[in-house]
Amino acid sequence: MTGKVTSGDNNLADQLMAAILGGQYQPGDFIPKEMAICRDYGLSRNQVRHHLATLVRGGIIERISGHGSRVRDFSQWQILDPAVTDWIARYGAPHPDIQREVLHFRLTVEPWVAMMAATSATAHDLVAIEEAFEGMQCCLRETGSERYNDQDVAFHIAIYRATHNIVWSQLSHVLRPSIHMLVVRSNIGTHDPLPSLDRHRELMNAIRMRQPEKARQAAVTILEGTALALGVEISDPGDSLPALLSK
Amino acid sequence: MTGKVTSGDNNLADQLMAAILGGQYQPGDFIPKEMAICRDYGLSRNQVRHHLATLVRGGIIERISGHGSRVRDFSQWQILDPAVTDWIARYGAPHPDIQREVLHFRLTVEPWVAMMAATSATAHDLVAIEEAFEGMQCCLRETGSERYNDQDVAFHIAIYRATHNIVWSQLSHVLRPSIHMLVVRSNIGTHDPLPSLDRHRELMNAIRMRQPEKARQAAVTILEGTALALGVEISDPGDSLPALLSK
DNA sequence: TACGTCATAAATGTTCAACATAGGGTAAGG
DNA sequence: CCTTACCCTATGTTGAACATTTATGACGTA
Repeated sequence: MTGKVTSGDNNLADQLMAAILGGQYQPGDFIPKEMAICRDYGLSRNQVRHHLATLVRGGIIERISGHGSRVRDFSQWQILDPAVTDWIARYGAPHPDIQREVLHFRLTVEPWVAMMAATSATAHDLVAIEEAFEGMQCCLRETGSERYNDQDVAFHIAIYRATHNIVWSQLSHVLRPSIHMLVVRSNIGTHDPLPSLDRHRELMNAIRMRQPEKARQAAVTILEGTALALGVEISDPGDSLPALLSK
Repeated sequence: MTGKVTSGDNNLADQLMAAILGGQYQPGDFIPKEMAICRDYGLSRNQVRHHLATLVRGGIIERISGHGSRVRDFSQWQILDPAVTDWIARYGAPHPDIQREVLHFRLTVEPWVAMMAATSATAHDLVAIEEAFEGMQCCLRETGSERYNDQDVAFHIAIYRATHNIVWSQLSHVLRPSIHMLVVRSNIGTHDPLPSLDRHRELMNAIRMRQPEKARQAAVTILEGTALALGVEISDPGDSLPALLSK
């Protein structure tokens, strides 16, 4: 119901992407030619071309007529394309770079998202948030399990949607895989899940009580916890929200 | 050099999109069947199917096997897909809704982008920003012209890129068409361009001088001017940044 | 008359084979 | 050594045939 982005996981595009993210083909390299892929995967040329077109649309590869398909530089990848983000999250040798940048982005942005949610959330939104929270609480013993992580992600996404702004809602789709990645990795590095759960509860309550300032603070605390669990240092202290807001 | 998103403007996908945004086909309606399009546009079925696949990837239409292609609801459109945003900006009967939401998003976000730019901008970034500003100044007499607007857009995009964060930079690609739309429409409603230019200069200087707080303030002022020129009222004053920051 | 089943038509999905075009590499010639 | 012309390879395009899904209408039975 949350609406998976691509759902499929065995298509050619996915496998090629896994190979690319696995370093088998690096930017500048050429991936196998159409006919070779047809042979290796037992697909018709049309299918192959269709999947390659998908990669082209994501900015992953460029096709050079009469020559081949070259992997493009990371900077060319359309990482706001839900499909691309999904690939990166699933198969990503997640570039520590990308990981840090996404976290940095969330650090800047989510406190405001939390504030907006606190002012705009409807009863319907609150139900979604609470369901996710209770899902986390329920799977508490199995921390680190896929189910717990899914609920954690659902919690954050529900907050994005509660802003009732088109752009933020769509951004939540795009960020979902990245958030998932961060959640999984941060939950792995966490031994006691209780403090994290408490922080989430505080955020939920602040939104329910329509207390934007409290919600912002709670969001900052959660993200600081995430950064700590990941061992990620915020590059420039001047950028981080807590520093900015203490002025 | 700024890198157009799709560049092409006469392909089938564009024309269909123009028709959809023009209201000729509304959400829920079915667009013509493949064979009819082949006939009308003189294209091969493969070509038609390729273009339709593009629309599908943008969430614009859904194809129902054995039945036809239905226009999806606006909420399903992937407005963070550069191609989609580009279409909306070029052919858009820009839903006043979308316009307001994008402006709202920028109001929340750009002050922070300005701050980050003020702390992270390199000499190279400053050159880009200044070039755009001088471009605006140079075309001052022809306010409302395409050239003036382009420089205006380039100015804002350069600031996004100066954050040196992957996500923000990519967001600038996505927001470019939307910013363009807002710039054009707000410049139309403006008689004297000088105050706007002054506000832009102030932002540029703040970034150059590495004064984040001043940059934030300047960004807010610019956007307030835009909102005013568009006659857009910020929905919930509690959301707007100036209100939040005066606490 | 109402309802379920089956046949048919129409539209999309898939595959195959042939030809067109672009780009790079190579070899001949100056 | 440089230039030019040719050829080969891989991608781009087209057309037709076949498969699958969906809606519609005819038919028969209760």
